[in-house]
Amino acid sequence: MYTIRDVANKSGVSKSTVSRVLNNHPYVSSEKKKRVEEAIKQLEFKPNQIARHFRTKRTDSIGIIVSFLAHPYFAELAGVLSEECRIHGYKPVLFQTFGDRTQEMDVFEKWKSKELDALIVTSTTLNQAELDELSDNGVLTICNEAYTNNKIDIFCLNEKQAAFEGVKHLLNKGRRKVAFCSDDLASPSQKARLSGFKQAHLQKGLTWDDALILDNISSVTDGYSLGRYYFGFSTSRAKTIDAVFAGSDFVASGFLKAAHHYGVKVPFDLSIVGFDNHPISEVTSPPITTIMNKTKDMAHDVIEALDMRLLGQERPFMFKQYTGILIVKGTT
Amino acid sequence: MYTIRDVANKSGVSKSTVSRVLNNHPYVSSEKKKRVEEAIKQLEFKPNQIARHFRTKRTDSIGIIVSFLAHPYFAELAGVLSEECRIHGYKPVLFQTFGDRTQEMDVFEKWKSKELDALIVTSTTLNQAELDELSDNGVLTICNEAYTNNKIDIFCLNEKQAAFEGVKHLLNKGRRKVAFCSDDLASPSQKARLSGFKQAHLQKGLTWDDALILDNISSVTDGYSLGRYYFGFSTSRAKTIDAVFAGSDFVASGFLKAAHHYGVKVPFDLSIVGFDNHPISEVTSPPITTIMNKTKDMAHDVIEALDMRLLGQERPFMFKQYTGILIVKGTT
DNA sequence: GTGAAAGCGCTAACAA
DNA sequence: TTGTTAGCGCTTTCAC
Repeated sequence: MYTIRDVANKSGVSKSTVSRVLNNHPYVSSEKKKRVEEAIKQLEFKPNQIARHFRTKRTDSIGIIVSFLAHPYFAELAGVLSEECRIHGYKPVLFQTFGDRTQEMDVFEKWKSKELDALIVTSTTLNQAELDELSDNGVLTICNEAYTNNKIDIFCLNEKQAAFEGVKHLLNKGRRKVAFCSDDLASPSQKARLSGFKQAHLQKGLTWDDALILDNISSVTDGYSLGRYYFGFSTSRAKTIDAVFAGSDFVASGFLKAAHHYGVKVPFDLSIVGFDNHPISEVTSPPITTIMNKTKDMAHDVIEALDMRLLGQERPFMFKQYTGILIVKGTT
Repeated sequence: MYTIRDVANKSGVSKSTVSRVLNNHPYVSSEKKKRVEEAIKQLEFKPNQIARHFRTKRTDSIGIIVSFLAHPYFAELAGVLSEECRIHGYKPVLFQTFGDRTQEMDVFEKWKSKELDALIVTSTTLNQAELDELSDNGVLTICNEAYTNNKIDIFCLNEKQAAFEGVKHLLNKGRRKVAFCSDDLASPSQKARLSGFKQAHLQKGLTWDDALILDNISSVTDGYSLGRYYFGFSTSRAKTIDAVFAGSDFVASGFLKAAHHYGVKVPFDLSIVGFDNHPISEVTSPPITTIMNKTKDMAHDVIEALDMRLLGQERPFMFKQYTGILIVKGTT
């Protein structure tokens, strides 16, 4: 491995000049520049990135916190974020926290100690105040959670509007007993969805049943169990719901399977709205009505904002929401 | 941010001693050790990792190359690998190549220049000889591709055996016109599957139709299009197949949907075997017979092997295969 | 426009 | 068992 010293020797200039060439500084005579570039090519010199990182106190690494990569929505999100990182020359470092606070804190430590230039949080166990406090430690972005902080850039789906559209659609179909599934009602995004759910009812002058607001439902299996709870054991219980706002296409498909299994006709006796427009929503029978999000746009904006901040640009903190789109298929 | 110098001053010892304490070196008197630890705690000193990386020429980062994170199998694999990285104290840096050679080469450059301590390749556009050549540049592991290199650690599913089991199962059900779907027949793993497909036929004294060996089929949509090709336009064409070995549960579910759509009864007129045991295979009707892989075991072994190599242990290169398990469900 | 020199924070010979 | 010293490879003043 050669160093700039070798390049300097070979081209008969000083290390400083080599460094200047490497960094496209102005004020290098085109003649020396040529000589240096020639030497670089001949030696196949590659600057030592770690030394650069050490010197410049940057690592070109961006941490991405997700709860579960096995969750298809987060896989997709991690995918588009990592791609945007690459485009901007950052290395995406992926951390799964599994919803565990200790693991999340470990990542924040790495970020605080500047092992990571910036951190993208797509899912967190921290509350607003805790994030507020952290925001002084460096460049931090929330992507996907509907916090309303004014010290952090935040990008997220307009969850409230999305849920509102989905539930309104169900109510328009004449449904009056809509179950609302959440994976974690403590999170701002799920709270926002719930508020959209309520608003859809209010707007129609309807009420909802708090007993149908369900928490900790996130997988195919959860959806199936829930369906079995309603349909599997008691005919009277089955009558307590006529629609489900499922929170994810996976939950929706689990629920749908249970409906099939216990002879509940979809969309005649029961309507289902999923979330995410995952391919799974295409291959069930019937296909699942769902809500499409805007991960690509979001990822693009997230990395651009980070990049600006890392480049030292002063700019007001952003709060940008994206509009989900209801895609009506066979379950409604 | 404090440095070891501050800690040294505060505790009245030299930087070296602080460094020794930090690195758990022997030969530090317990008295000084105590003083140093006290100072560290009081100052809330955190060693500068970048400086450490610079000095030790390690970054504690491991690159993971996947083709598409949106592909659920790779999402799962990336997930288990990243978790194992965390357990061993490495930062998992995720690179999606989208099957693009240039992008892949960029990652290899980062690895060669030691920005990444090690590299895990789960999907590659390189051939055996090219990987051979690269292997001298540092710690490299193939995870998921059935190369048979003796200069690289390789961990992969026994694809041949897995396909053999799946196809044998179809043949045992009396199927004689089995279509074989591959996403990329040029890859060693898909070649191995094909060879399992053939072996299953040979063992039963049967032949196969080369026209039913299909390439570039990887998504739900691909599976659906394929199904439409067979069932949608011509009744004679529909008779050319009676089973599909789909290569993934997503392809299988797309195919299944097409079968539904065109009135082909599964599993009566057509049998389907998927791959990966993804949750999607549970929620179709009928659920898809599939093959379960062993990503967790594999990821565990991969990182352990990397860790050993990075710790400088000399050991022969490994070639470890994992046995897939056929899970019979409703499509066969 | 260019070079000399300092130094980022840490580890590891080496000497004591 | 400890401290002194050198130096990893680079960027960035500063003086010319």
